[in-house]
Amino acid sequence: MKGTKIEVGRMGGPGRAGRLTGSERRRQIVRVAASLFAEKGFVATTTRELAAACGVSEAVIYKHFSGKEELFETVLRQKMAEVDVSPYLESLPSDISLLDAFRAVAGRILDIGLGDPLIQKLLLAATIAGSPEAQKLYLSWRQPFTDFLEKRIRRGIDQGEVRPVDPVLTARAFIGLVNDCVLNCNLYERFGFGDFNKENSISNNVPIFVRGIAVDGKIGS
Amino acid sequence: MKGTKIEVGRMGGPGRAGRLTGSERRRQIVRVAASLFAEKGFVATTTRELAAACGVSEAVIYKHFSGKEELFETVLRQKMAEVDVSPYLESLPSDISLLDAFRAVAGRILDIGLGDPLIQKLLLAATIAGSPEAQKLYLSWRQPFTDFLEKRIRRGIDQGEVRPVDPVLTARAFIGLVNDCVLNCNLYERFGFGDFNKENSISNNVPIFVRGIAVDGKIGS
DNA sequence: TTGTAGTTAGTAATTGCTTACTCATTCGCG
DNA sequence: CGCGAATGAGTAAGCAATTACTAACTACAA
Repeated sequence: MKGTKIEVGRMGGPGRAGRLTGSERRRQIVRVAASLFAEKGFVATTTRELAAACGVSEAVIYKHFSGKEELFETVLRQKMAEVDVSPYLESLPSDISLLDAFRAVAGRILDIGLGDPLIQKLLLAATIAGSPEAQKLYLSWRQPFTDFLEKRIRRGIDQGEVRPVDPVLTARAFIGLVNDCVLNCNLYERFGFGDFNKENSISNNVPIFVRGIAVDGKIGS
Repeated sequence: MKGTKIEVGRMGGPGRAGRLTGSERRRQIVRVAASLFAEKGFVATTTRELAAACGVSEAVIYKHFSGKEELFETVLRQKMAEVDVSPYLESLPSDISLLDAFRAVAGRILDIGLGDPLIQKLLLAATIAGSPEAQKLYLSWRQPFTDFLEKRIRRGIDQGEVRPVDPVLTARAFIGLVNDCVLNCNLYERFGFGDFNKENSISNNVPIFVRGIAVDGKIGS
């Protein structure tokens, strides 16, 4: 990989100029590793490359991690910790309208997914590499949204505002639609998705879905 | 990778038992390579592994391909040739109903995507590996469906049966929803998608979408 | 004898990882 | 206060194994 961007330590740190403290270095390594693992996958990212991108020798990686695999798992766990969508969902009003619920979910997925492309790319990398963290990352990324919408759809059916659709299939479908937008923007962006606009996408797609599940006349668009 | 499945040649072929003809061997190598590249990606798949899975030595690979990269490009091109959805779309009646159009597209994507998981996995592998074939495979996999639905939606708007939704965004959203099902079944199947049922998915999701874009009262469910 | 399909034994380069060492800073003791 | 020891962050050099790939050779059928 050419043109590796080297993140060097700050000047005036502990001792020699350019040196980082141990924990600073560890954080840097994890940050740089996340980027490279997300872009190239686990195997295609070499420890030489990781070290070079951090501006240190390979041995430094092994001062902080037992091996490449532990570094990868650490990256995945940290990314998982960053992706906690539950507080956001819990902050939504419990009597949220159907339209607002779908809009909020779509907006959040797009905000997070587009704001931090590494999430989805690391999920792919972890899944392909067969990492045990992959499933956790997958579930932490999707499950809260799916559960939230499933609940809201069930309540809508109970209250007569939603047709008897399958709540699980419907929630998954909508989450899938939004995640596909994220996937295209993050992974396939050079294949013709440079024109993606979040607001346009939400404005167009959310009403389609909400009208599609609503009992006739119950929900205005 | 343990437990590599070896495809040995047939007994009673040319000359020595177990030997294949040149073209048979080439086809076998491509088939086996498709499977391994799809599962592990380009870099993580070694030529040693490829040869072992074919039951030959590595040098045989180089009797048929100039190198690993050429083999990969060959795999991608062949898969692209296998994925030709245009004939199917062209076989659909030109006055197809909205519901039938969406249903046909969803059915086809699911049939192909689930019937041949390698398509999507190779697309991912090619994209991550930065292969020039990746964009072609991406477009050949998605563009025909997107174009077809976009056209049908435009006609629906013109004819007053579809609300003034954005045809491109809407088509992409629906294709995305279906492709996400395929992605989940193919890549994330061990994370809780073993229960996917194609007919249920279509029966639930297609009407939602069609009702969502239809002018009120124009389309029954 | 020739052609075909294959193998063996190798190459140079790369990989993940280790170890002995360096150097600057800090600390503690006399 | 000065000096030596300890510490922390890092490097250079190297390891064994693996990698993509090659060249010379083998064996058998036609």
